[in-house]
This record gives sequence, structure tokens and C-alpha cells, in this order.
Amino acid sequence: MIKIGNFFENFLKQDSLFLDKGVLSSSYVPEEVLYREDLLQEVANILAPALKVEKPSNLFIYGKTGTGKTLSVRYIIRSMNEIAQKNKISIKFIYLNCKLKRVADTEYRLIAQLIKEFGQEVPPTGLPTDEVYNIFYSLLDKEKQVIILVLDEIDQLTKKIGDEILYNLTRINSELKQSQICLVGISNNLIFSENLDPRVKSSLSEEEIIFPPYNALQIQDILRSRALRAFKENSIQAGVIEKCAAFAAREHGDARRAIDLLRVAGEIAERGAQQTITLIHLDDAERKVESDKIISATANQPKQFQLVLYALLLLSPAKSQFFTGEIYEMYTNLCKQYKLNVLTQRRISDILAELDMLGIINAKIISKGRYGRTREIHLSLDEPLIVKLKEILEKALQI
DNA sequence: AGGTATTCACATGAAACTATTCTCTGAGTTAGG
DNA sequence: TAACTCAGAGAATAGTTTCATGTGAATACCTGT
Repeated sequence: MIKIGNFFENFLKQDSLFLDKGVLSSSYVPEEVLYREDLLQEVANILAPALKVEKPSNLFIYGKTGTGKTLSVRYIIRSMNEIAQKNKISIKFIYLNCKLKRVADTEYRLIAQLIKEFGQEVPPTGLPTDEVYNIFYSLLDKEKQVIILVLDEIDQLTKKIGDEILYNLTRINSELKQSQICLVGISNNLIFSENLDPRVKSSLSEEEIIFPPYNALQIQDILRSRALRAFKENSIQAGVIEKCAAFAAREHGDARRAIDLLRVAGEIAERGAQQTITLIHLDDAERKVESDKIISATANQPKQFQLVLYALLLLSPAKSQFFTGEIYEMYTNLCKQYKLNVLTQRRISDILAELDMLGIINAKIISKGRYGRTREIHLSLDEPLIVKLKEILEKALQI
């Protein structure tokens, strides 16, 4: 008890490295968006008609993760909103991230979420989808206004439930008498629109903008400008920013990752009661970011998924490479042992594909000729993480 | 030897099913007038 | 008679199962030399 007490005392006394940690959070929108002036201007040009209560062209934004797409759009939204409020223009901006589970990842929920933006509630289930659309329409058409609907990670949405919903959204305008709705889609996937219904494709991408990745130097500048606000002076060792940028540049210039890394490095340094962030903290941070990602990804998965992963982990010390059949066998044994019902191999195949997507395993489909075709699977986790995951899974599965 | 056909062990797709959570509706019940 | 209750029908969704079809190359099987 005393120990903990002391800890809190010290914690209070110790001054933080951070001035404002929020600056390094992913939702932070800075005063100035570096290296995106041209693109920002383009977006602004396209959306500007909204200020005259005319419908802007639908816009599609492509770019890999961490290239500033979301940031730029939020920046534009913020500044347009200010103007609109000052001049009493009736524009409404709605930003939705389609990846968020249980928020906007199905047609029903997307519309339900939109209704919520207008200050009404609809039940989470029970109503027919048409009904929800009708509520939405009547809500939209109450007054004359332009609505700019930003759908972030729109590729996730269509991957899951198809493009019908986009077709419906593009058709809304013809149903409305007063309002106009303008769609802004943001996608990480550069070839996303290729497997879209041509009708949807043409109406959705009236305008297209592609966000190129940042290079290492640009990421450095971005990090410096953020660090200036986030940390106290002289709290970063020389070279840390550079290395951090290098890490991120290695992966197609993902600025968000770089900023994340810096924040976590800061947290680690602070926890160690250090005055400066060093390269060592950065290394630790990289490991931590990586393992946190995996741990949180597995923690939210269904039981059977976890069990498959557990089977994999149990097999892992023996060898470094497995095939689907071996894993299925191990999994089946585990199920019997713990009296759980056994899923079909079909399902396990999908689960393995998901594990691959999450980067937990590295699977390659190979043909062993006469001996069939299968996934060749490598576990891409290091020893300490395997041990930790095992513990977590055991707890989760109550084994 | 060289060419062709088989065959294995899964992968991949589509559709249908199951269980759960939730709403809406309308019949039956209750309590008060 | 109005208010209330409560069962049943119908939706949405996640996680599966069922059925059907696809697939790459090591091997088996020919063929002609």
C-alpha cells in the first residue's frame, strides 16, 4: 500500500516530457498541413460551391495509409465550417469512418449513424432497412441545405457488404427536393473503384485526387513540427526524429505510423522517468506498437478464432512452417480436449486467411504437386510475444 | 526419354442456416370510471 | 374504455455450414524410341 502511495507521489512530482500529448494523437488536426498545399487547394476548389449552397461534385480521394488524406479532409471541413457558421450558410458536414465496428460497417448502421448526426435515434436492429432510409430522407429534406458526407475507408465498407449502398447514396439526390448531398469517399486502396458497379463508379468519382506518400525528409519535418508542440524543449535526443522517419519511410511513407511511434517512445521514456527520448526508447516503441497491434487485434476476435491461433502457438516451438491440415488437426484435438464444438475446415481456412491479413502469420499458397495444395504458413511473431499471446489466449479461453 | 493425364489437399465462392438481439403489432387482460 | 402486458412475427447481424467448383505441380502412366 505504502509502495503504491509513494509511486503516485513520485508520479505527481515528476514532470512530464509532454506539453500536449494530444498533438500526437491520430485525431489531431494541426494549424497547418505540411506538404499538402496543392492537394488541399484542389479539395477546396471542388468543395467550395457548397458555400453557395450548390452541390459540389462528388469527390474520391485515394492514397495509402498515413498520407494525410483524412487529415486534409478534416482540415478543409474545419475551415469551411468556420466560414459557414460566420455567414450562416446551411452546410452540414458528416464524417464517418466505415471501418469502425458497430458504427458504420453495414448499410443499416451507416444510415442509422447518419440519422444520429441529425439528432435522432433509431434502434440498433429490428427495423427494416427501407424504413430507416425513409426516416433519413425525411430528415434530410426538412430544410434547404448542402450535406457533405465524408466516408472514410470506404473500401472496407464495399468489401464487406458490396456497392449497393453507394448506389443508393448517389441516387438520394434525385429523391430530394430541397437538400443536396455530396459524397466524399476516402480509400486506402488505389484500385478500389475498379471492381465497382460502373454506374456507381461514374457518379461517385466525378473528381479524383490521389495523395502520394511522403518521403523521409517530409516526414521528418512533420515530426519536428508536431514534436515542437507535443514535447518540452530538448527532450528529444538528436537522431531520434530521423530514425523515426526512416522507420516510417520504409513502409511507403506512413506519417501516422511515425507519429504513433514518437508518441509511444515518449510514453516509454516518461515511464522510465527519463528526461530525454533516446534511440533506445524508439526501438522499444517499435516493438511495443507492433505487439500492441497484434494483441488488441486478437483480443477482439471470437473464441474459435483465438483457439485456432492458440493451436498455432502450441505447434510453433516444434517447427517453423506448417500447413493448413496440421493446424486443423491440432485445433480439432484442442476442441475435443476442452469439449468445444469443432468447426469445419472451410471455416478454419478463412480464419487462417484472416490471421494472414492481420500480419500474425505469413501464409503463402503453394502446391505440393501430387500431395495437394495448401497454405504454407510461417508465424511472424518473436519469442517474447508468442509467450505473451499464449498467456492472453489461455486467459481468454479459460484453459 | 518425353509427353499427357491424374490426383491430392486444400483454396475459394455463394448461398443458406442458426442464434441472438431487437422492434413492432395486435390480441388479451386489467383497472378505473 | 383506456392503459397495460405479452406473445409472436419479422429484421439485422455475426458466425457458421453446405454445396460446388477451382487449381498447380509432383507423380503415374503411356508412347515411341
